[in-house]
Formats: sequence, structure tokens, C-alpha cells
Amino acid sequence: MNDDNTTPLALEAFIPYKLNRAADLVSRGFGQIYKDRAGLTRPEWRTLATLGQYGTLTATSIGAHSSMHKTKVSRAVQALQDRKWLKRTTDEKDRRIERLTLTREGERNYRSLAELAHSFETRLKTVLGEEDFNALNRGLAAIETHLGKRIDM
Amino acid sequence: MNDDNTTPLALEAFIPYKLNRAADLVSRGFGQIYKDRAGLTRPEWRTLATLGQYGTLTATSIGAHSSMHKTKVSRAVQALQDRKWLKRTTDEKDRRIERLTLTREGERNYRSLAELAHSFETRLKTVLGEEDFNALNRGLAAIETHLGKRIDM
DNA sequence: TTAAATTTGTTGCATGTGTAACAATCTAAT
DNA sequence: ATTAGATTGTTACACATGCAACAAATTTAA
Repeated sequence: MNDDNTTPLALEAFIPYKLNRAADLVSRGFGQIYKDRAGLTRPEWRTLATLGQYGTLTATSIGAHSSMHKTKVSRAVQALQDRKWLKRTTDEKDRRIERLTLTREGERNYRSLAELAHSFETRLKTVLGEEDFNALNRGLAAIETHLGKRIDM
Repeated sequence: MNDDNTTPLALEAFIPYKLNRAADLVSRGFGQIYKDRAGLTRPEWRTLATLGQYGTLTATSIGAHSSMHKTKVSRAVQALQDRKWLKRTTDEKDRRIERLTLTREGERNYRSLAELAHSFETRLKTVLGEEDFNALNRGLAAIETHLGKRIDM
């Protein structure tokens, strides 16, 4: 069905549109949380989350893990450093590299936001219902599997 | 499972992140098409698509149908007008309003892109497989149903 | 009728973003 | 050892974006 090329496109049924719309709706929800509670931007939140999850990383690997362009990472790292939520340590073996690690305060804030993230997801699961939630996860996993070859952004 | 609040958050499994990542992956695919073929930005493509679908609309209703902030619509309409892909007609009953309609050239380009959009979606369905594709649609529909109360952006 | 409130659409401003260029450093090839 | 190339991270630039303020027009209330 819907192979009729005389039918104009229904934007509200078009997958790229629906995906962006859904991402905006959900991100607005969680985005309000890290913005209101911690004054973070999305790149800053992702950087914090990645460092909290993996411990010490370089800027490049933060980008690889969180799908962020290196300029976004660079600016987010700078912002988090200004708040003293992370510290940089130049690697002695390879002096191009900086090891990035959360400070105690960074970790504290990370744990607090990670808990809110878990709550948010639980709430989302409840609101959508378990079956639709699982369907969503399945669909998103398929996209990642088939289109996610590019790791960087 | 995963209710353990001592477990750090796994960003790559977090729904808001996965949704944004999937939206980026898919949008990069179709975005290349309307950018390369027609030199359009996303707001311009959405405006074209909405007018192609509904015929004559006001800027406000374009925003409502395509989830775009009125400033995005305003700028996209301006750009499409500069290309002579649409024309404005001030409503005589209410002179705040402008009726926007695609020109012949705008329609021609719309039909061409709408066809590419249908092909893109068909290809995506093939790549993901019908079951995963249906799961994705089901999940996205659930988000729209439960979080999509806000029509405007 | 007149004044206040609302609606429609545009624009100034500050901020966010990707591209390209770059400096510094390291690696590989000869 | 030298030189070309690659990698890491930052910055200048241009462009996109949302917010707030705005003008113009209409509607509502008094």
C-alpha cells in the first residue's frame, strides 16, 4: 500500500519526520530536566554521561561514544571544566591527548542526573505501555544495526 | 531489570539518546537527497511538503502541520518565495494573513521530491525488514499519542 | 466608540553548530 | 634521521535557531 506515486506525501506519516518529531518530544522532556536542574546543554549532558559511564576518556572517544562532533565535545569539555566538573590531564606518552575525568563534584552531579534519567525512562515506559515501549526499542535497534556504521559525527 | 540505581546510566541504551541518534541517522539519509537535488534546508523541505500536501495554507498552519516554530516557517517561506516556488496572497478578509500556494515550478519540484521520499521510505522498509519497520512505526505512534499534545513548536 | 487583548508574521539578538583551517604532536616510510 | 602523513584538539567563520520584542491587523470588552 501507498506505492501510488500520484498520492502526495503525507508528511505526518513520513518516517524521517516522525522520528525527528518523536526525538524532539522526548528530548524536550528530559532536556528540561538537565537544563533546569543543572543548567547543562545537550552536549554537556552527553559528555558528563559518557565520562560518568566510562571513567577516564579522551575527547575523541567521548565523541565516538556519544555521537558528537569533535567541536561539540571540545566546547562541552571546556564548559564542564569551567564548572570544575572535570579535570584534564595531558598524557605523558602522547602529548596530543588529554585524559578527561570527572571531579568529585562532577561525579556527584552525574549520579544525580543518571538517577533522574532512569526515572525518566521508567516513566516513559509506563506512559507508553510496555508493548509499545518494546516496539520502539526494537525499531530503534534496527536502525542502529542497519544505518549506524558511521560512529563519529 | 535495570532498576539498580548504583548502575551508571548506559547512554547508548537510553531512549532519548537512541531516538536522537536514530533520527540523525535517518535524516542524514533523506536530508542529503533534498539538499543535493534541490538545495533545500530541512525547514524549506517541510514547508514545501506541507504546501504540496494541503494546497493553500497560512504560515501559522504550516507550522502546526510540520511542527515548526513560526520563525523557521517565516524564513523558509521567504527562501521559497525568493526561488519562486511559492506565492503569497494577502487575505482580503483578514489582512494579517497571507495565503501561501506553490507555483507551478514549486509543485513540480514538490512532486519530484515526494516521489524520492516515497522511494526512500520503501528502501528503509526493505533495509530494516517489515517487522522491525512496523515495530518502529508502532513505537513512534505511541510517542505521538502520549506526548504529542503540543502541536506548535 | 474606545481601549485592551489577541493574532499573525517579521526581525534583532544571543547562542549553538558544522566546515575548514590550523598548531602541536606522533607515526610511518624511506 | 628526515620527511611526509596522520591524529588530536582548538578556533575563526558563516549560518541556523529560539526567544523576545515588535508592527500591523483584528477581536473582545467596556
